[in-house]
Amino acid sequence: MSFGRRLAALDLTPPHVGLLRGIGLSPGRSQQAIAEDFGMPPSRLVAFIDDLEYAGLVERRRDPRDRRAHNLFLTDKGEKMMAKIAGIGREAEAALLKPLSTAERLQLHQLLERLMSEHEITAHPGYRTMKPQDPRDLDQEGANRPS
Amino acid sequence: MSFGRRLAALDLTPPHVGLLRGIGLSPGRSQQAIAEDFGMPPSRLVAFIDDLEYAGLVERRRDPRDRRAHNLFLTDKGEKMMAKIAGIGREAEAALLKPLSTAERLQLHQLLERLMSEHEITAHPGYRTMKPQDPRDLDQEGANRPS
DNA sequence: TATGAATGTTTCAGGCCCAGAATGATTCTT
DNA sequence: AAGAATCATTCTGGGCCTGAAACATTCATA
Repeated sequence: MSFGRRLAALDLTPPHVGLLRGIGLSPGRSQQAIAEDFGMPPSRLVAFIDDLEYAGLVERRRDPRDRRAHNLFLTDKGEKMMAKIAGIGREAEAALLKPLSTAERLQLHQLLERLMSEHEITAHPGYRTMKPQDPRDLDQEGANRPS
Repeated sequence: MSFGRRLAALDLTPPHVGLLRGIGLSPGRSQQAIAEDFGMPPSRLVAFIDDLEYAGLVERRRDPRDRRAHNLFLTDKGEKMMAKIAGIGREAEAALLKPLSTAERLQLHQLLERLMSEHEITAHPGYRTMKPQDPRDLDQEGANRPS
């Protein structure tokens, strides 16, 4: 089963997962900062964070230094969800690459890496979690790739 | 420049182009048949065909045997547009694959072919022109949110 | 042939997603 | 202390989408 469908079974959309991951990778940032990272207007982020907070995955905390701002953190449940999603990503990737031998998988991976770096693409837009050129992004793609 | 951007410069979206191509490949079919091929409700097709007809690329002709039906054909302008789009596609592909050597391009192509055939995928959903056997390809969950 | 069911297309109503403007609370500047 | 700036949120309006009518035409059948 594809990554997308399995996310749907968890009542998550790709943008939700991207945000979840982004918050997990750099917790405590303001909504504005996260919105900027993801290239979406802050007003649009609100509804996503509402969803994630309602689902108990993310927590808004008032910044004690600037009480206008809300800093974002994963809850324990959110951390567990991320681990689960990473597993799902690995499974989906394995299913996708099943027809290829190990050597072929490596080949494919390297060819796509090359194209991505040459074209300065970091990840599928729907799953973008980081500002372009953040190196951490290139490592953990298993958890973060479209089916 | 990417394929999508160039299409936008022609006031076309990927679905429009997919339909244009589908009509060109099998002209004279009814809207219902085309809608079925593309996995969209007939009511949704109407607006797309309206656009293409208004742009002078496609023609509705009443079926003489069943005057309820509209059969779809490319106009001359539509044929020329398809040729132009094919050229754009080749250019975009060349730009994308520029970082790779000829041998590497062949490798990549073969690897992706293999994956597509193994998974019974025919084309990118946005550009789908033919009916997929398995609806799992679609992955268009629509609206779902964490609850 | 007449009449009601079925069919191809179109229009309509409602929902979701989205961007940008307006609002409210808080902080910064001077 | 007053006004400008800033962060989050709410509001407004538009685009896209689906499924339910509506309309014209054809089919089935008595």
